[in-house]
Amino acid sequence: MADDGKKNAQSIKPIPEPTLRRLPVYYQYLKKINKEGKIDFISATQIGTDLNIIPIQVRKDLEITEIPGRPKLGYSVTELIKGIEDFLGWNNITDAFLVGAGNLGSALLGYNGFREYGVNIIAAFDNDEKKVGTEIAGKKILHVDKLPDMVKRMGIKIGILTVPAAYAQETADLMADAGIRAIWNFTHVKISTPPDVIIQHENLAASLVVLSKKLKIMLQAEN
Amino acid sequence: MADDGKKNAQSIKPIPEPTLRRLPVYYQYLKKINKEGKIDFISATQIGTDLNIIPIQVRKDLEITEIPGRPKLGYSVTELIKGIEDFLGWNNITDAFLVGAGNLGSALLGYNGFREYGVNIIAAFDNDEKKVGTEIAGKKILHVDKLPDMVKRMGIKIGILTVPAAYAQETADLMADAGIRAIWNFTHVKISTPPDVIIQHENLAASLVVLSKKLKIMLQAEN
DNA sequence: TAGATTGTTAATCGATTAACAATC
DNA sequence: TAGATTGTTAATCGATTAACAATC
Repeated sequence: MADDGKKNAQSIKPIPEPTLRRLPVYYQYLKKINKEGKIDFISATQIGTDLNIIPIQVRKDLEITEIPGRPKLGYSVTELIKGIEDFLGWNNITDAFLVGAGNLGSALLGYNGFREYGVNIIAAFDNDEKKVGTEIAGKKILHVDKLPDMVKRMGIKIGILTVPAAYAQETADLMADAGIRAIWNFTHVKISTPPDVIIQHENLAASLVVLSKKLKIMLQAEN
Repeated sequence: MADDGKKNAQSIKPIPEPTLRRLPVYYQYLKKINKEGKIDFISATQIGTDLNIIPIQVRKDLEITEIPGRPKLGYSVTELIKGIEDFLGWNNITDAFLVGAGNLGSALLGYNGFREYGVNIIAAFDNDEKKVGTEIAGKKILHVDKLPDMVKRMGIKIGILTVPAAYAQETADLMADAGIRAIWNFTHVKISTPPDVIIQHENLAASLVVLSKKLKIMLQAEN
């Protein structure tokens, strides 16, 4: 939300977050098109029709990748895939640690989809001795005491926080102290971090509120 | 995204979705204040400081509840809590069914937080005979074949979709045919529904993309 | 060639932020 | 009373959408 005003000489123009969120959607779509192998070039109109996004927005979004389209023809599917990968920096997979191997943590560990999006969860941590030493979705569960050393040794920068609410802040502190620079927070606790640590709160309850309110409005409009 | 132009005489002004998403955050915060029992009135300034939101935005958000604040004093904590509950329609809990009792489904079943936000998952469905008949977080797992009857009999309107991608569309169809009017889609498949069924896609991969891109920008700015 | 589609500049729309008089 | 804080109207900002000349 708050732009902390840090200079970034590289990227002159800020990237709209909505665009950023749509990019993976295009990416997945294009990968599917590519796999089918029938189409080499695709127009913004076609993408828009299939994805339910107006064509001009598709073009504006794709513009950010700097992949040029060709009038009448459209965009090269493979170029576009490559372009999105480059733009998002997926050429170098980013490794992540997950802390809290409960149900949600296990679900995320099992969600192979992330790898396709440039992030690879390479291990999980928990303080439950019964879990330590086991594997979930092929990923080792280690004791949380080992986290700091591992983070430093492996230079891990992304941490996924799926511990019980009561441990959220202390776990985040542990992560930040160890050198984690981006925390994806799934707990419903507001976490404080030093300014050089990005924290992103995944608020599932908020999504649910939006949905149920929309439903209520729709039902009200009907009666 | 698309406003389907359906008339709703009631609510004259559209509700900004960002405001809607922040409301649960205020709510949770206020509940905590209230439980501590030390403060009866709270100012937008104070809320803003604690929640890292600028005061004017707090006031604008709270305005929608139509709870008046008092100059110098601030807002009544209890009035505000009640106001948010009323506005979001939490006076009448909305029941929901969940389909797909895998890891993610189990995590959501175990996440008591939703109840606090006016939604109560009352049962889960799966097609795995090994799961059918068991309980997760105190909720019965039923065979998915029973879904249509149950939806009709109980008048359930909200469905949570946590099945494997391959079953996503057919499960959504089953839900919609049965009378579900709002589907919270956790799969990474784009679901088509009739126009009178709201579909909300929870795109976890998109969130992760945003986070990892922010991280990359920050790290780049440093070197 | 004709016309579908891009790239780019401008207009619109809506959310955020600012300003300030009213007020407890 | 003095001043912190609200409520409301206006300004700003940024994303979305429109318009249209350029072009393969």
